[in-house]
Amino acid sequence: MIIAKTYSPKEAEEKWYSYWLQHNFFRSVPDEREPYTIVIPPPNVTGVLHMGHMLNNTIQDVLIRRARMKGKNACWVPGTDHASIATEAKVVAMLKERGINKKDITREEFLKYAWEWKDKYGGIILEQLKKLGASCDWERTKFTMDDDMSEAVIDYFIRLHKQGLIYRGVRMINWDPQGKTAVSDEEVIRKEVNQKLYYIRYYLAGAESEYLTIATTRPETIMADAAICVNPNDERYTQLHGKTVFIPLINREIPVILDEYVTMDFGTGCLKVTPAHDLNDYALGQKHNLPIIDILNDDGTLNEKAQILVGEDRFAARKKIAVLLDEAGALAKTEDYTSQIGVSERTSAVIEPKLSMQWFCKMQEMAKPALDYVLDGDVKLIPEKFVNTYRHWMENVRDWNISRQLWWGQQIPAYYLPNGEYVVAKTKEEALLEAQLKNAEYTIDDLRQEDDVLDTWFSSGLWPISVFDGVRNPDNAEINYYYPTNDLVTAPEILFFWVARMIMSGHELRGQKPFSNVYLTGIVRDKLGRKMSKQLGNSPDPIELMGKYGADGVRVGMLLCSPAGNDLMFDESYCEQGRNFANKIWNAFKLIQGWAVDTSLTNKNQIAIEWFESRFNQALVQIEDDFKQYRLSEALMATYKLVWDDYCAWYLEMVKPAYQPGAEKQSIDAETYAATVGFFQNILKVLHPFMPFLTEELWHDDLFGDREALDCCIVAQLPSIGEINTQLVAEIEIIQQVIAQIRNVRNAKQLSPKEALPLAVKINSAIDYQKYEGVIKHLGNIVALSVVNEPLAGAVNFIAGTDEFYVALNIEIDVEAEKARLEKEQEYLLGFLKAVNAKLSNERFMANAKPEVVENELKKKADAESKLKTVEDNLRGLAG
RNA sequence: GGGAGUUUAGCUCAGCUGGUUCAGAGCAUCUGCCUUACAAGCAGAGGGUCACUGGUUCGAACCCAGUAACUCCCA
Repeated sequence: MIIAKTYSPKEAEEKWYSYWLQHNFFRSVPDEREPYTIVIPPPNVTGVLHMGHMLNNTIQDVLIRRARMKGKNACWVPGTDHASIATEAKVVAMLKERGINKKDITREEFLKYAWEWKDKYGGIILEQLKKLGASCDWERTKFTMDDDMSEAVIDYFIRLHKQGLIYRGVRMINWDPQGKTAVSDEEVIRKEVNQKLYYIRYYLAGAESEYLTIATTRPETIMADAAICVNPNDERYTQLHGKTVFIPLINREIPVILDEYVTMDFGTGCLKVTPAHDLNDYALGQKHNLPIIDILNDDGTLNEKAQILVGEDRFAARKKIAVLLDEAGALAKTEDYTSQIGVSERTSAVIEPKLSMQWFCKMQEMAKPALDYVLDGDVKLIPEKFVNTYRHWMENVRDWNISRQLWWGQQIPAYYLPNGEYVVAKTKEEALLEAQLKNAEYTIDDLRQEDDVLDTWFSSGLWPISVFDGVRNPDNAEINYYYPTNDLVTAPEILFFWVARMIMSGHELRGQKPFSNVYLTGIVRDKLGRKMSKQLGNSPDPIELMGKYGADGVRVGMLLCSPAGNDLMFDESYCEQGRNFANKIWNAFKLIQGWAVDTSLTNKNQIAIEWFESRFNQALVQIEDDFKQYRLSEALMATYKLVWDDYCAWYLEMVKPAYQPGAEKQSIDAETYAATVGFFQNILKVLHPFMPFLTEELWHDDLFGDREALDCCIVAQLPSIGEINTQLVAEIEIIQQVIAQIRNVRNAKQLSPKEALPLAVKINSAIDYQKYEGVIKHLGNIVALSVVNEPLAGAVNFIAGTDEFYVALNIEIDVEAEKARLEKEQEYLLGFLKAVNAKLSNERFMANAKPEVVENELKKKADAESKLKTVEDNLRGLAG
């Protein structure tokens, strides 16, 4: 029994979430049913819930709940990833607070602290998801560094290595001097920044007063210069061919080399070549056999090879060297210059190109089949526009740097031998056996395992397989049942980082796609279009939001503004709308609760009941179709309108008993009552995926009788689509117009809704208005409905469909105003008819248009003529 | 520099394969209502040169070309 005037979500949310857990409704084990599987995009173990997670997980929960209610064996696997760089940074910070320096402890000690940190803070985000109502199978919760998950990663590494898909090599990589690790190309964010272009003089050897000028944004790297390069076709510099110059300040002599690579009209046309600190210069250096002089330490400070400014940070050095150059007369000028630099996604440090020995995964061979899955439509990207982006990336993919100079992660299973060679094996013991094939003398102490760990994406790339233990045990019952999974819901930003790599690993390990549909959500922005971020402070706290509007309200709010693949401009007012909707449903429920069956009454609401049933089925068709196309916000809106407009505003008003003073409950006939309660229960089912808590709460009210413990909305089966009486729906639409018009008349004439009015109709259509008399009288407060054959003079009139209606009032009609209104209507109809007739008399239209289009035009013509006649009759009536 | 996308009411968005009285929805706004479920509400109403310019077509928000603005991805 419910009495509260408004719905208060908090209590219901706690109650029903634990009830669901207690009764194992989220649990999935393989059985005879068709599986429906989603693996969660594992959030960072360091993460706390933000609006992006809210959106993403709301969508997943809607999908999984709906699948469950369609009788599928629904399995949503939750978990987190170990986020090597972010977590390691957090742990280092924690140690620092305790006065411990990472350098002073061993790898094992560090990992102990890291696990301690993970155990303490790692589960926060998953707990937060429960507040949202996420119906994950929590018994399946995985972490990418669980023992079994790590073993899968190692197995996969070994497998790829064996196939020659993983190699070790010196490459120019993206170095994060703050995280002190390499990061992949995908983890570098390009940013436009205002810099300065420094023009620096290099004096020629043997001609002390002659110099050339180069332009650079990085003067602090001149000490690493290996050459100056000019374009051989540049006539300005022919005298420099074969010469050498001195690097300013340190006076090291370097050659002038020739290469067409240099753009003659950029800067001065003289390019300083610094192979150790620039990707292009590196290539040039290789070509011209230049030495590589690396003047930077791992933390971005200058080392002794720089000779000057040793120990200074690169940016401090830049400022200082500009002064030194100026003092030495080597700085010709500086200019403002905008260019793009790369910053680390994880630490925001400016990326330093650095030559380094790293592990790489060959992408070309793996990319080809992964591209085909998408191009063939085997894996569908939603919305489709991302196929192009995906293709572009996959066709231009570069090898993936998979090693990270960190401790938190899976340590690469490569073992170095004293002679510099290495073997790859699962354990040190196995590695020794491998090593002994090369040289029988080796002992276990000769082996030294690679220090680096694998990129986190290397392990999350296995996620849909490894959560079902499909890497280690490729033929186990779980993987065979749940894989390939059905839908993946994620952000477009990680289409390559993650989605592509899952497709690659799925193909590699199982010869199968990992999922059938990838639903790509947009970025949650504030209403000014700015991305939500901690720095801006423009992101609401999801937990607070749910406290304010209820989890259901927030879920609805998120979905209302989330077209697939487009960014969404989030505003709290959407949550408010969601909360209001919840309240509306609550109150509709309260209304029905106030009714009591009186068996002596007969059912006078058959029309209303049949009509709503048809509308309900129409809505089901619509909703089903929207879901098929992953248009979740449209499906929600169709549901919203079904409930608010059709059920509450029309149906309940049609059948609602008149207030019976003194009665505790309002009497209603048994048939109407049963139908109304039945409709409500069906509505709860349709609403459940969107608003799980409210619907479960109402589901268990006595209104629906006694429920068994397992009879819950969460596992109720969605209603199947029944018959639709389209004629009835169409006719009620006219009736709704009639009622709106009557209300309009009241509004315009300032009449009270309590004053009953007489209504006359002149029927031109085939509608049997007797049938709807009850509805019209009830909703329009009409005292009598009469049928007339002639316009009723002196009455207010309107048209609904093609039929004419007259409301006789005891007040004077403003003839002039009425005349003006009718003339306007007449003018419009004449214009309309003209357009229709123009089409119909156009030979080419008649020849080319499809028959149904022509037929439609004929109907439009007939309707318009009929209306026009009515208007003209009324005009004559006014005149007479 | 290359690629993709977006532009429809004050806001957020639908509008499929060109053809209804096609210019829509929700929110917001305005007017009138504390009408025994709900003011977190009810009843009504107003609001748009479909970014711009051309073209194709009997017919264009929709197709084509160009222009502009914004967004994203890649270099």
